[in-house]
Amino acid sequence: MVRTKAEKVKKAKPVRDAIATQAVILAAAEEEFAQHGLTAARTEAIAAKTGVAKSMIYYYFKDKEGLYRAVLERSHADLLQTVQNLDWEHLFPEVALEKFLQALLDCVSRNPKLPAMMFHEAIQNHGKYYKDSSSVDIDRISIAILERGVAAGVFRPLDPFQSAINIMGTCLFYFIGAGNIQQFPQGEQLLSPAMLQRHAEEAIALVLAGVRAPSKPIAPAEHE
Amino acid sequence: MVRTKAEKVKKAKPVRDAIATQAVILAAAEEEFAQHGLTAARTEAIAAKTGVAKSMIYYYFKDKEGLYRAVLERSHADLLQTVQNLDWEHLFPEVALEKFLQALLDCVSRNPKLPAMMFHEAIQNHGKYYKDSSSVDIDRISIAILERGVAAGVFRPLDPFQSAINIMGTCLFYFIGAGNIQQFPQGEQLLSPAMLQRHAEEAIALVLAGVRAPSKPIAPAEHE
DNA sequence: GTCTATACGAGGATAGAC
DNA sequence: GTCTATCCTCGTATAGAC
Repeated sequence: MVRTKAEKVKKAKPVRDAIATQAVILAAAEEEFAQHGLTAARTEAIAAKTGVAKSMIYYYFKDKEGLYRAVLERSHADLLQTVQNLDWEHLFPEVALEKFLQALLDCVSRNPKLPAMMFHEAIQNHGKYYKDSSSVDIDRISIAILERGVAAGVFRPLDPFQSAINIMGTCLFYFIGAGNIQQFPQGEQLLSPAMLQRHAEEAIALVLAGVRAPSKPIAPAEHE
Repeated sequence: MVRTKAEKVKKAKPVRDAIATQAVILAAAEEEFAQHGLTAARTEAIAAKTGVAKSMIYYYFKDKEGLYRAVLERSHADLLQTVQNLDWEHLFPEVALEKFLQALLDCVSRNPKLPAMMFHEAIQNHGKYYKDSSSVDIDRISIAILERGVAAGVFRPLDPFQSAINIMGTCLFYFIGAGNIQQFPQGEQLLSPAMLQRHAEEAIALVLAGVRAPSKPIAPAEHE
């Protein structure tokens, strides 16, 4: 029994074509890099998780650094796009901030490895690769929202730059610290949907309360 | 010209005795581990910073892991002691929280590498070594303060566990993210005394405002 | 206690068959 | 495109002189 190429059109077992292979590598790499960072990540470990040969990494991504860049870019893409779709400029500062935080926390809950990766990048490489990833925009947006709110008097007179950083911390630290925190009796399921939901609520509440201007005594007109 | 041992009592050039050597190694190791974490840290790099031979590390600390344990313990000691000296139990929750945050931020400003090390530990090793370092107490204290404040009604009804984590994030993320943030034009001197001072103020203000119960309408007695 | 020299294993990267 | 086998650098750890 003979089969020509024409008969089957495609070969019988390309369960993994080019793009599929790249995808599994990227996924596994994301995990490895998030946990260990560029330097400590092991290409062997990545290959082991995927099931494909180690050499595929070099075939598709040139070397470990190339793979790292690819992972970094892909991870930030979702976050970046989500945040950019906010059109925060047309919202009241309070609403803008809340929507921003919600978007941020949604993204990160969807990909809890992201903060850890950013963290490794920051500390190990001093943001050498991060810079390219244009995720800098995210920080700029949060600063801008805060500036507006302060100018409008709905936020208390805070330092927007400092506060933007601290707010990020309020939201993201949870994901970074999860490893440590899980040593606690309570912290078993820190990344379960329920806990993630709860964390989002708590973080948003803390931040909104933290930036809001104290109920203004000189307010000319008050509603509610 | 001959000199006996007795004449000089001690040898002429023991610029580095045992303890001094250990100290410089520990200092250099702290830096290296903070930046790279256990796995990615290079014993060679540590030795290079100290000026002593690489083999001294193994002489005094058995191996890289031994050195890591020693560094971790030493780094946490200051923080742990400072926080334990708070006797927060005799303070009003608001005051206790403020003092706690001030102590935390003082410690960390004194040793900005600490947060990075904690987080490498959290992510790379899932808190395997962190557990021993009894720094867990710190988290417990912050939770306890929050619980009291909520019970007393001076804090809004927040989740103490979640909030404790998020508050830590508010304070510590700054140090972790410094590497990334320094890519910014503004963020040149993020760890200068002035900026550290500013960060402490901003973080404390954000947290205190974030947890405080909204001005109670049913307050029986109001002063100020 | 401190150094230099070196053994040895781990891991990044490549060659070449299929 | 994918695999196996291999090279070779780098880094941990030790041996042994001083």
